[in-house]
Amino acid sequence: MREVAELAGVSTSAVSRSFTPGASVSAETRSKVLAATRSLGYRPNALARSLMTRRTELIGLVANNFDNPVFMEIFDLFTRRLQLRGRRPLLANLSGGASTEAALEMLLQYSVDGVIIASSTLPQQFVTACAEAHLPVVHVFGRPAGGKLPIHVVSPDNVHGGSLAGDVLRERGYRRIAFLGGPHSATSTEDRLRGLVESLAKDGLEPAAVVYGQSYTHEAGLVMMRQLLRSGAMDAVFCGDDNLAMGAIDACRAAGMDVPGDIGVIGFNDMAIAAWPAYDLTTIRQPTADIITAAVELVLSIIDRPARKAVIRMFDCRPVIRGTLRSL
Amino acid sequence: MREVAELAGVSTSAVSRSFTPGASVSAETRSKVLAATRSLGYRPNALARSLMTRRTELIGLVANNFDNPVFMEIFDLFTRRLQLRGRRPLLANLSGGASTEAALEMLLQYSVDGVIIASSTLPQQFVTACAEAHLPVVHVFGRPAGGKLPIHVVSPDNVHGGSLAGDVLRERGYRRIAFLGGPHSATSTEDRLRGLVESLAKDGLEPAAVVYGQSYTHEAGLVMMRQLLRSGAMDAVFCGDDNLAMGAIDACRAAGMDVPGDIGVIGFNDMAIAAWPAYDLTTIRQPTADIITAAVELVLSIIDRPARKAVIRMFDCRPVIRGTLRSL
DNA sequence: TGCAGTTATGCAAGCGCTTGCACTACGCTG
DNA sequence: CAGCGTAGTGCAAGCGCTTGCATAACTGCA
Repeated sequence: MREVAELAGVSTSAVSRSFTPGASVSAETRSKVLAATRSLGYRPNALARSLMTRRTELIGLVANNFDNPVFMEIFDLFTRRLQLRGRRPLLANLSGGASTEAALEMLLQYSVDGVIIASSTLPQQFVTACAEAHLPVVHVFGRPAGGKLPIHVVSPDNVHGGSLAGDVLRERGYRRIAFLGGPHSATSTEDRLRGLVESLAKDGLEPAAVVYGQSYTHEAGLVMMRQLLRSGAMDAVFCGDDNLAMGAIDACRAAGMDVPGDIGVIGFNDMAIAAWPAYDLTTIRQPTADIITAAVELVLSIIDRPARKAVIRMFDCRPVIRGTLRSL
Repeated sequence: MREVAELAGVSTSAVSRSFTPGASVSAETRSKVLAATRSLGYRPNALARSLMTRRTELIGLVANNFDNPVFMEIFDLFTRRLQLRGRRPLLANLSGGASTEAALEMLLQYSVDGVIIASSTLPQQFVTACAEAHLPVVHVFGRPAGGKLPIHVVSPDNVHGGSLAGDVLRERGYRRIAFLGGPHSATSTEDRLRGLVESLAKDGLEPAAVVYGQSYTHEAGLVMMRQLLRSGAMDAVFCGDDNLAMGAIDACRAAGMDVPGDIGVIGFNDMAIAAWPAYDLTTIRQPTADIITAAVELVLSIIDRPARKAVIRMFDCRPVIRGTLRSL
């Protein structure tokens, strides 16, 4: 920086200001600085800058669902959106029992400006720990939790989505409806089940069975569907995730049952693969792009002015009718 | 930091040294410092530290294939491995025509210690630009390129993998074999085709047709397979990627053709979905975990001592026989 | 021409940390 | 007991940048 200043015949302050939008520099000075910058190949050091500005433009992106292809789309949207807003995503992978304390420690040591937690299967305690450390944090795909600290949430309305699934099933005359969820502890699964129960109640029905998989995976769907098929009669199953649903379909087919001829299946998420002809899965679609845009904008806004009460943004889902339920 | 020093009754140097493994501090001093650290909730600032050490422990992770579910596994492995080695992944998403210059600029401004480029579809020029900027860079899934600068590459042996596919097909008596590749410019596609051609030549054969998709996606596989089916007769098709292969299978099924009854299909990668019963895809498996471990270790090693000549590590692939080819 | 009001500029302090150097204290060896 | 090597400590400079403050230069207006 000093070299640039000398070559341009100005002070280092002038150089600094030339790179700060809105700073008080004359056009002449700035152009001299830029010329010197180019000829020396100078590049401002973002980290040194952050020492004074107390802003790193780094956003922690925390996830633990690297086994779910749907997160590819989510990562894509997050990283692009952050880049678009001039921020850099610093990744923390909490899959496979990585320590949440270590992750939090890392985020703090690197002075991220804010954190986005994209998961419905992480302990709530991790989210509150971030907030307690005074990190602006938004919990995406999470559930509003009443605590003393405001925890911001951006999420699909899972209860509503679950009831939508129930409605779609009831409309088509299904009466004995099973629920195949993800991990019991995932708030998304709990809420989707709750929505289903609410919808079924309108016809005086209850779920024919409720089972939970170990994770939101094809394997879990396969295993739990086998169990459902062994244990009881049902005419449809609502799976708390498309991966589960596709596993369930494969279990049905393996058992010689036709979908939707012998049993109906409906999923949740509308991941890309759900549309492939091999499954042609009827599912509940969440507006992923809207959710992520909202999450990024929210975290940036609370970085600027911390909100004193929790901002909760829930997005409506909508059914995507394909071929795994009988027609109306 | 000064507060900690005061509380512990030592200098800031002592505090600093207490956090530096191998530094010269007495056990007594260190424990006083740690006690003070705890009671004040102090946390060393990694960014300030990097100013002096010239090390950020940040590794740039560059990718442009967020539409390919196989990259979920790759991200998972990369981020975990980096975390394991005490490094932090800073993500650059080059999908959808994001500017490579901006990405490089970003990596430089944030002083990443090194860069991992995980793509076979990025312009080689971007890779060399990183190297020219004196960034330790390893190109994963890339192809060795002879230039003046040493570019390190860790990759599956795509040529070998392609010839393996050819071998598997020939062994099963296929003679009229088409190739359905990814983008024409992707080195991985070029090399896999080359391997196929080499294998076929052993029986005096040539590919029955060669077509390229826009990208490594199901959609592209679907579209290009339709074209192949219209244009000519073949008894098998080697797809340069599993996504393409599954698209191709769906195109065949839509055209009323049975796989493998009427036509054989073989893919490349062995992504998780390939094993799902709906496709049960025979494919060529690349040792992803080994590749990624090697890539991370390589980038860390060249950060410590820059290698003067390009390190090239190629990994053998192996066929995974499932149900989309007729049996031996 | 003089003066207030802007706009540009530089100085120097400081962001939170590391580290070369000088120094002290201490245990050994001969 | 002198002398030497070693381990532990603190001082102060410095990493690459920003920014409050003081000052200088310029504008327009009476």
